[in-house]
Amino acid sequence: MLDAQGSDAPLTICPNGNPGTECSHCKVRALSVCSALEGDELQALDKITRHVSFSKHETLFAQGDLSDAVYNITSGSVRLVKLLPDGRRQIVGFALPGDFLGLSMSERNGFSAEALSATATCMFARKDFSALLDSKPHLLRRLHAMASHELSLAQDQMVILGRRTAEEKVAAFLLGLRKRWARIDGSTVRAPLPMSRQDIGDFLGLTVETVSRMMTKLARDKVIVIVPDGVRLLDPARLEALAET
Amino acid sequence: MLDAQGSDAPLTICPNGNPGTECSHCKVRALSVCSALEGDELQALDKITRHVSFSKHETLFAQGDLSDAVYNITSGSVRLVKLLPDGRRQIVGFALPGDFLGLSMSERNGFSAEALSATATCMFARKDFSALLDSKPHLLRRLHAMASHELSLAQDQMVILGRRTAEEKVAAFLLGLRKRWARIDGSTVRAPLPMSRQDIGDFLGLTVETVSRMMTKLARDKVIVIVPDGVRLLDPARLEALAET
DNA sequence: CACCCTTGTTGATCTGGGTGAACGCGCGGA
DNA sequence: TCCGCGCGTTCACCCAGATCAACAAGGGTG
Repeated sequence: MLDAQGSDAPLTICPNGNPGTECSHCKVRALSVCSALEGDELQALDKITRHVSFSKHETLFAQGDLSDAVYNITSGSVRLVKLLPDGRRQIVGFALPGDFLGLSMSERNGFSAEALSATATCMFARKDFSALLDSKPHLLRRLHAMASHELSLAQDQMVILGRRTAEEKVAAFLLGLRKRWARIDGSTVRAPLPMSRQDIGDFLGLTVETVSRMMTKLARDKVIVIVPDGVRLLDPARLEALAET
Repeated sequence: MLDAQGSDAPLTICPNGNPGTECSHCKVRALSVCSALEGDELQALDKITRHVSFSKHETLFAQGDLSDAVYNITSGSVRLVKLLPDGRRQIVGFALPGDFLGLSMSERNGFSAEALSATATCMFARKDFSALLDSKPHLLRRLHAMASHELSLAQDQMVILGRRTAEEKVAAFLLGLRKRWARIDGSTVRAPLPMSRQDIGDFLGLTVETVSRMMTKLARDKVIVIVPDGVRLLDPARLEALAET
């Protein structure tokens, strides 16, 4: 079996959409902000939670809009898109299960968030969440830790965008994504790719064609195998060498 | 007078190096984390502060080292450098007075911090600062707000690195820097450049030669004037058009 | 089932910015 | 004072990756 996790068959980690569901059963809790809470506190969180699902290509929120909610992704995947006036696109990140959207705490959204596949979220009104932060300092610390981590990933991405070749970019991308999936589903060689080649290009500062060519090259060199909806890493060590980590 | 702020004559906003100095007199307080504190709290901060100065090209801390201190820049400027194994360099940011280094809260430094000019800092042992954060939730909120802002700047930088032309990069860089100086010294057309062309190139994902070419082009087009240690913006509106903001 | 429309791949060609080299200026140290 | 060296600038040339173009493989729809 070479197939990777399909984009239309998202991980159904959490039984979202069920209003009665409690955070205490949530499988991504350990990965997300919520890990800072337990017992009563978790109940307080549950109380302000709305379980909201989005279908493929649906927009969670749009660049420039007032940011009145924050989200915890429980299953599926989301692309974070910045659009230039002339249509050029830069993707500043992909959100996977356990990721939190709305760290920024700014008045307006700096980017749009668009579901890549069917995606389930825990949604919080910003004012409710902010009030909870005021009463739970360790939740704030956890949030700050996540923001710090995010910042550090963004700085790594700057190196990739500014100083790496096309091949290095694609290799680093695949390794980074595999690592993130590993935290979620424990798989060590599969890297599901719910996003299109165009999305990967807009994330890495490349064109679709170049992404395609580099993927083909890596496959020809037996470093990866391209499978439906993703890749399989045949030789992670060589991939790491290519990424010049 | 066309001269900009020289890199060897840093803003002497805060009388650092004087052990007796109190935060309450610090001119960058409003810009920095410290604005979250007042009265007794400020005294508590003062108590754990060490005033440390660095001369030009001195290293505040190095990539990969254990991160045991955090810094508040009170005067001067600092470059934040990520180095690849093969010597390629990416600068992930420049710290100016009021900026805070050590948001990341991670075990080891993701980058080196090197003084671009004589630089004065308030330095805190990480454990002291962390303890203060535990007792002052609003300081933590302020820190988180700064980290969020930093993250948002990093995402803007991703767009610049991934999707902009050389000319747009340089234009956006000058505008961004001018805006940051404006918060510090209120100047609206001067943009001191304490960093070298090489540093600018490593920040924008360009070579020195290209930076130089673009600066010359902007000067020839009467959009900027190049002066000792910086530039003066002649036509900020046109610069903004060039940056495709 | 036939159609079309989106997505991925591959090939040929072009170009923005990188590469390598030379040169001038200003500054610091002998 | 003079020399050496780092830094910025300019020029000629080149190449990695963009652009333009064609085509194949689904897969959703009437």
